[in-house]
Amino acid sequence: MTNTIREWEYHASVAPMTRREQQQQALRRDVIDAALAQLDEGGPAAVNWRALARAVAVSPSTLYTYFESLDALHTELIVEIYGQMAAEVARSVDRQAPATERARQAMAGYRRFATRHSARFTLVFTDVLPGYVAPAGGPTIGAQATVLLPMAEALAEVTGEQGVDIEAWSVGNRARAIGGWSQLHGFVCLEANHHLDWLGDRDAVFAAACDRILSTTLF
Amino acid sequence: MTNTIREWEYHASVAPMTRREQQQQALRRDVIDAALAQLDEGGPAAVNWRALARAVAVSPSTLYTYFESLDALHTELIVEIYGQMAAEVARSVDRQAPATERARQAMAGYRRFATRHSARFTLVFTDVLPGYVAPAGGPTIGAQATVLLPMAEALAEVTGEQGVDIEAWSVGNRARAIGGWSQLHGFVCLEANHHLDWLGDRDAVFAAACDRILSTTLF
DNA sequence: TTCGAATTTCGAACAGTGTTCACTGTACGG
DNA sequence: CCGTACAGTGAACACTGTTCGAAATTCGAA
Repeated sequence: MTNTIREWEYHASVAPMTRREQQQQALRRDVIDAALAQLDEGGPAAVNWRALARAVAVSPSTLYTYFESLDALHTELIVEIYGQMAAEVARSVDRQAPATERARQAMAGYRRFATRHSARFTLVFTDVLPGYVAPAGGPTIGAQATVLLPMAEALAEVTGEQGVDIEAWSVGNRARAIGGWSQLHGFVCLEANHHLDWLGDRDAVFAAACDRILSTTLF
Repeated sequence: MTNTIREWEYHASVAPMTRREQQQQALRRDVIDAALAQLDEGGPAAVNWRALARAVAVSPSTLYTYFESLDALHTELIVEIYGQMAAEVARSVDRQAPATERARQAMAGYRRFATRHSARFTLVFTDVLPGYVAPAGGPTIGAQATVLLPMAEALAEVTGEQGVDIEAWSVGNRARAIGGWSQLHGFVCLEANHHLDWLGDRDAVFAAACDRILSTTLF
């Protein structure tokens, strides 16, 4: 860890990186990608230190140069996944559409991500790691808020609340927000964990649930 | 494994067990209790074969006489926990009360179990074990239905559906049932996984959610 | 370019895991 | 009472996360 300020850092504002740092960052990405692959394949408990080392062709002990521990890697994974999910949700909404329609699109995106990447969804939303607690004030909290942002915006537009920070809303509107989110989350959880496999017309039931959510929390 | 039919089995219908079988069953219970303790302490991934063996003062290999594998034990755990949860829900409802009140009590029981035993709740409702899938037609399916029984009864009473098998209901009533369940489940999931810790008035928000559930699915 | 220091990498080791297997000792049934 | 069936065992195997000392490599300054 060097504290010397390299001269070109004053001019190049975008990429203050030596060759080594670039390679390091590339390897970090490779590790995270491999971890996502392990996650998709075998579930949260299958994310495996030694297998990750093999995947990036490096000794297990070397990996400790890049990540402090398996738990630290888990935290980074959670942030990464929240980002992916937020992107999926944001990509699903048409910013030109009216609030109701945007909310519906956002919910569809939420569901799509959960069903397509159920292991990732499970990792970020349920406590599966023994003794793991999200670091208070850590990065995972804000990352989660990003997922809900489009829905919060739609709701704020309808209710007239200023800003998008739910905690700052009125008690009634906050309860409405939580209510809508938990309705959506409940269906999606059950579906992602295969508790609704026996349902033939899941799409129709989800659409009905969305209608109910919209009519009970947006109006 | 002996196939000979013991004579007294014809007469004693309740306890066809030798001393040995009794001891075996007792040890099985001890193991399951120890597993529940491990689960409560360290989450689903912490249920540990060798520690279980230590807890019941037996060699790890001996445990294989009683359970086929760790996965088999997991399955038994899931059934056991569904039973506990169903008992908690059933115990919460006053059979004399009207349907609406019974539904409210059942939902409170559902929530109470989830918050008081979040690790058990997580184990049964989310896929945390790599590659584990509930054996189709296995015991876990029916066990889950038992948890929902009081709510299904209340809903059946209101809608006039015959019987309690949701799959046999009309499309509309089935969608209502799923909708109500997922609303309840969503709030409870978020709460059990500490995503609502920032909410000061969780009880009030839950009560409001219950009101909404009752008004949108029971009437 | 060369030298010294810092840092990255590695292999070996430790304690732990689930599971298998050949081997006991014991308790039961005929 | 004896033979057998079976519960119980410890050692072993292939894993896991993590630590540590030594070797190798890279980097910055002279």
